[in-house]
Amino acid sequence: MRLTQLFTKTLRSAPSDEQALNAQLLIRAGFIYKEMAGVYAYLPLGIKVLENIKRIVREEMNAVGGQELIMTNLQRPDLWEKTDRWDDSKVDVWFKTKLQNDTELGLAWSHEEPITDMMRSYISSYRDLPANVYQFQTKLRNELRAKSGIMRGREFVMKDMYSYSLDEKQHQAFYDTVTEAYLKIFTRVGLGEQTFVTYSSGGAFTKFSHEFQTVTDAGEDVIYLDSDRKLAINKEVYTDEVIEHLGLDKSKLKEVKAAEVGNIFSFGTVKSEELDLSYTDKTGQKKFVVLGSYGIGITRLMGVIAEVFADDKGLVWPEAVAPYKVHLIRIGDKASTVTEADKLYNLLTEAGIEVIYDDRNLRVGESFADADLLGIPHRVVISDKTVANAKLEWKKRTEPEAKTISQAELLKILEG
RNA sequence: CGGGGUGUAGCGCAGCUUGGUAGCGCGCAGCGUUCGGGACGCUGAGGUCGCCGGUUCAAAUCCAGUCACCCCGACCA
Repeated sequence: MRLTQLFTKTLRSAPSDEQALNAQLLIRAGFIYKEMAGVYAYLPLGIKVLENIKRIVREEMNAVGGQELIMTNLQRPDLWEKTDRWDDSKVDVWFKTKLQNDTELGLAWSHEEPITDMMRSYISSYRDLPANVYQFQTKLRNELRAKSGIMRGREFVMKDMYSYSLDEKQHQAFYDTVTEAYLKIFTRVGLGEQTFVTYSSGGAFTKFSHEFQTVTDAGEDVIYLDSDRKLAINKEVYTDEVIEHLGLDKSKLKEVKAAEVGNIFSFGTVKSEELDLSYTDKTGQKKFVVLGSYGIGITRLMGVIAEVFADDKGLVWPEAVAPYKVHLIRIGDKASTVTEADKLYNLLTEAGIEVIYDDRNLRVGESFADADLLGIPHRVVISDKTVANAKLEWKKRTEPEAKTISQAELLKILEG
């Protein structure tokens, strides 16, 4: 992508109505646009990050046997009445609307009920289990107060997976597999070092649920972390009893702020009983399906990555999620320089390397500042100088100094 | 939902106390000089001062209401 073609622009200062670092930087760099409090549009650069995150999540979900689908955002009240979650006093984040004939509808804040109800059409025998389904879906939640930029909006994208198992044993095995898959995902997006499995409240169904918490001051949660065991306890359930139950040493637990990037739940058979999702086992007996639910906030994850890695100059994307791999800057507009820069842009692009090409012919300071702000992993400069000695200049976003190297060396670095 | 704060040009802000018909920086358009870390000069375009009502000869400025936004708290199976 040539910057002369990209319709978004960078802003020198952040809009005054944003305090959250992730939103400030993402807006300044042109990744997102704020429509209203807690509601953001995702622009070309932002979509590329989201798609990269989704690709990784999708690969790992598929790897554990997840099957992708897309539910609808319009929901029937009767399903939620069955589980007593339609009433605003029970779930206070509902957006509700009506059809023209006055039929009430809910706008999806979650999909457990509809998806589980749908599965009744496909699950009737033990032969149909297990079944694990997931989607990337927009959730709408009427939060009392939106905050923290894209880390907590009223509209956000979530990957939610639901597992339907024969029994507790099959469920637990899958649950453990997903735990591992989640850790892999967070490692792949670059957050492996600061993301921890965290024991949290389990709701009405089980003693605990498991959260995946990324340590960052931008987070809204407080967790007690044992770095050696890579385990943490959410403040919600932080008691001596729980510490003992988990075999942790209270003196080694450190209180830190963290952002919840994933959450997995066991529902047992409670929900399948409420919604009547059952199957016939080998002996002809009716059994209820064992449920699990597994979420990752995709847009929140993008915000957390932005927060965790940003420096005073701007965003710093890990390579796996960066919108582009290379930020090519052309300095000077001599014909030979333009030719060389264009050639490199085409060469890299044709090699399947994603390049954003600053062909705007600005003063260097501005181009460099924008490159720092956008946070693309590799910065490459072609200038009159580099062309004269048949080299180019390469710098990683995370390193302070540029190096003069040959094109062959650059290709090796980018492909290696 | 409780508390605090803010709405003036695309963005960041001043002006408001003490009413007199809107200004600065950046950005944008044109010309020229510059050109390896956000250059400079000249010219120009751009504003329902959030909205509604009131007071007044006169309201960005005072009063009342309302909407939006931000922060803290509560909330977040």
